[in-house]
Amino acid sequence: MDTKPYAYAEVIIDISHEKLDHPFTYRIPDTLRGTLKPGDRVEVPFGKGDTGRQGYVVGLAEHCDLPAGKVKEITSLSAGKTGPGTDDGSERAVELAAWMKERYGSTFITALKTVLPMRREVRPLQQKTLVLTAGEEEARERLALYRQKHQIARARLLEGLLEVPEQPYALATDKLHVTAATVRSLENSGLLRVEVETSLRNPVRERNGEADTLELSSGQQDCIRGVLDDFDRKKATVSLLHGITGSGKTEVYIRIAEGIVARGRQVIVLIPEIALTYQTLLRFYAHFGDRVSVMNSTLSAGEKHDQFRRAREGGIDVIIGPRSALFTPFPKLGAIIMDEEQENSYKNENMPKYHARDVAVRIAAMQGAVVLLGSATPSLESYYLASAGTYRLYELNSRLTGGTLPAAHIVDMREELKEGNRTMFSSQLQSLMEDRLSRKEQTILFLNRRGYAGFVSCRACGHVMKCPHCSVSLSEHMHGRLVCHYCGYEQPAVRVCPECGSRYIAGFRAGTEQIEIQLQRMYPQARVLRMDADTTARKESYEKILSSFANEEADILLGTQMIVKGHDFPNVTLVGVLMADLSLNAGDYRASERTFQLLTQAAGRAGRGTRPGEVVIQTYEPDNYAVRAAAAQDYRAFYDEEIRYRQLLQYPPVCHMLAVQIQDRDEDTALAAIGEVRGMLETEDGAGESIVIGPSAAATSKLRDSYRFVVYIKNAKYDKLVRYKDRIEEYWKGLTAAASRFFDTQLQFDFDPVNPY
DNA sequence: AGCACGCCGACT
DNA sequence: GTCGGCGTGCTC
Repeated sequence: MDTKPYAYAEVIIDISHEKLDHPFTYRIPDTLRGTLKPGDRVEVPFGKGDTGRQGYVVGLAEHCDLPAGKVKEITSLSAGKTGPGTDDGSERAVELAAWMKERYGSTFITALKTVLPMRREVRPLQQKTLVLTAGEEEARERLALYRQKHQIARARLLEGLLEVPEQPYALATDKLHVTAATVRSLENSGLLRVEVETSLRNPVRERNGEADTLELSSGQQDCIRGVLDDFDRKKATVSLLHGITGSGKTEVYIRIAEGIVARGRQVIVLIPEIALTYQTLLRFYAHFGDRVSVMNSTLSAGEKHDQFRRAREGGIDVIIGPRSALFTPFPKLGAIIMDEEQENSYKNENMPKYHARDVAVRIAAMQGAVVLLGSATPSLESYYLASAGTYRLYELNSRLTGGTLPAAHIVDMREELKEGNRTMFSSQLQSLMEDRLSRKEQTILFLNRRGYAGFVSCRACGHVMKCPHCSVSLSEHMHGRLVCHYCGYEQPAVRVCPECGSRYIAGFRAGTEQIEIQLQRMYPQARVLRMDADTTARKESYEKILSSFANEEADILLGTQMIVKGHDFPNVTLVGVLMADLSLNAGDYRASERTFQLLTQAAGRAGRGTRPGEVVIQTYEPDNYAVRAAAAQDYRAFYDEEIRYRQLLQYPPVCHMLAVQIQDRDEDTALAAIGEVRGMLETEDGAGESIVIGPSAAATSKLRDSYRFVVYIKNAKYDKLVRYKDRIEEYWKGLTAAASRFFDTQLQFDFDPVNPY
């Protein structure tokens, strides 16, 4: 490199705290001059005692404006990196992190950590826990003593530990607002213990498969040729592949990946969280052998690091994995392929709340790579951009196997009730199920309970049993206990309504367990497999259940969302959708889209083999356009209707939306804080160039004893929303500095939120 | 996050 | 007066 040897480095200290979220200038020692570059991890002296701290270099400078006496020198370059001068992609990573910080409103250090995921190898993941060691009696005595001596911080901590004797260090110091000094003093008095847990690494299994040679349809060929052409013309382009289930999208992915690898570049294949099927995996192994690597979600940090190292050193050409695989440091990335691009799991729900789709487009642009988004039911966002010509659009409209689309029947459950049918199964579904049982063909029953979970309500007064901490409905479990699915709160079943005393209180909607019991009663000879969050809690059981169903060890597979995702069961000729419209009532603008996607996917499970399939959709809203379009497997019809609605009400993708969220343990404080934000927007946005909604209580308004309120801002220009974020952040800084009542209050941003608040 | 410093109440 | 703890500010 012919650059001048920089004398100073801008360093972000590895401490996750807003107050420290800006670069600090350090002198570069002679030994590192000329070799140090952005993305490098360094050790620096920091603070009064010059304690050694880890930091990341984010920039270099020849001069610095600070008084010379203030600037300290970098101690050393931290281990675990490639040799000097090597391009390991960290420089690009820093650029990307800066972009993410700005675009999603996180701190620089958290953005850096999501983008440079290589840190934990040296220092294993440590989690500090506070444990109360003193007995109840002793602790109470001490508490009284502290109170008497007006040592309020110690009293607060001890009181907290008496409530919950074991809690995470960070939680205690944050929420109880005590300093490390206070913790240490209680530790020294023998009241508590600080425990440090270390997590261990576990190995991964090897898998192998066989190659399959297939004839390509013309639609497939168009897409493959188109995407590779774009790549060759060095145009970073985004393409959307809209292909119905069974139209051979995976084959397109593989061929494009092959083409890119043949051109000496690497490929990232993104898949939704758990959706990587065994079959798909085998096909990739068949084509790429040990040049492909799979990032399992159960992989430990160390194992992920090993994979990234292999990628960086050119040991692999293709990586398959979830969201985080996006940050694989390939030396020459050529393509990012994103399967099931409409999936919600592509949106990170933690601090840089990024959407993998947007980040993929950004990364590709930075590296001259192409992006291919694939889906049977594209997100409104992507199809909108494809229609506008921003993305290229490829469509696959026929099934490869030549199989016909399943015949769909919509059943109005209100009519069933009128006719005296009080079961979960319409008479049509029952007769079809009996038919399949007699013909030894398989049935899938999909219980759509997204946004709902077997709640308990009183039929006399309408009272619904809710979690006292989270304000969400409690779910009734097999043994009759009521459980909160957010925080795990549990209580025994109630016999009379706590509101009106009526005895007519019971689980109103059946969960999968109840349906399984009903099924067994109706068809004692049928072998039923149930799959839901409970039965798949154990590691391997998810795949076990699916493969035993594929092996025809059961007649009926009953389950929630997870059974409709991308599995091939050739012997399934009937799909029943129970309560198709439950997800329509989720209370956010994406409810219809989610319903359409779920129903379409469910319907797509029928008739994947040679025999034609049938679908029964049971609903209370038979005329809803999402239900109708799904039954007809007509994406375009749904899109046209839905985009009109988005246009009318100014929802994404027609415009962008920023959720500003406030959280506090005290409801009044949270309300006051969100009021401040709202008021500030009022004065700032006097011209009314944006639409401001709220404040409102979040859908789960009370989560883990914290109250949450939201204000939404809508504007067609994303950049405008970023400006709002910056202004609110600045205003908030001033507010928290002046009014200490908000010291515990959390402020968070979420751009184009995916999950309802 | 961790450390020093200044302020304030409690007590010899 | 001093002692000791709490809250606040600063860290290149």
